Amino acid sequence: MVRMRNPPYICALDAAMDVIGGKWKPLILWALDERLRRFGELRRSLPGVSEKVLAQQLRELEADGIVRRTVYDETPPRVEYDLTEEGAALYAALTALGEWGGRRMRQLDITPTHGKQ
Amino acid sequence: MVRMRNPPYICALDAAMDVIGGKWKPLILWALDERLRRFGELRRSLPGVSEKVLAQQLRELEADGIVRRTVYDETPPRVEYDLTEEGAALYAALTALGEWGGRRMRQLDITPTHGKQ
DNA sequence: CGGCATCCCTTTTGATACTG
DNA sequence: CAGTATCAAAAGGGATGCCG
Repeated sequence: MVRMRNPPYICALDAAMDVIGGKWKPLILWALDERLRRFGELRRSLPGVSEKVLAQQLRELEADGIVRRTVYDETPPRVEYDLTEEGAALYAALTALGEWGGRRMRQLDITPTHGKQ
Repeated sequence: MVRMRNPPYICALDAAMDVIGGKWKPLILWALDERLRRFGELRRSLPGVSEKVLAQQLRELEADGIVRRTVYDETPPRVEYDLTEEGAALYAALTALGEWGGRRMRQLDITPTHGKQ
């Protein structure tokens, strides 16, 4: 869904959707809000995502100032990801939406593949 | 972005994104939250959307119980769309996200193509 | 380990023309 | 007016292989 990358936006909501509109982006925020994670750990926490797509969406989120990427010059390499202040604020703004989704799931009587919610 | 249509969902946020994850869906909600609209009026309020895509996304939102479609058997035909209770609740859950987007737009110094915000 | 590059397929979105 | 049908383009996504 990320299709325009930047303006013009019809409204403010449009601008926000542009930032979180990748298939895995909301889930990346959800995982990183819990704690800082390394690439492989993040990948394992998102069942089904491919390396390429995860790396790509992380780079876009980094470019948008949502995620911070820290590289440690070691062998084997270590790269850590966490949310910036902007990212934490964005995730907070998604809370209400998550609650709506939770109510909907209970109505439809389905359960998440991950615990926690 | 609407790619699975229903479960499995990794988390509640995932379920919500599945419902609003069409390119124009958040904007449709935004337009219908203002007031009930006819198809043509809705189309004019969403600059750039094609008839086909608008009709398609409206049908999906209707199937998901977000939008209500009312047909009047007249000539010329008249079809009106508005939000269901579920839809109104969903839009309310998007408020915080819209505010985040508004702050971001001000930081990036860009303005919406539509007034109002 | 944490990538990037390449190739390929599917889904989504779009332009246009046509209909009740 | 409010769509549907058809055709076409693009974006998103995935599999694999290579590299420091």
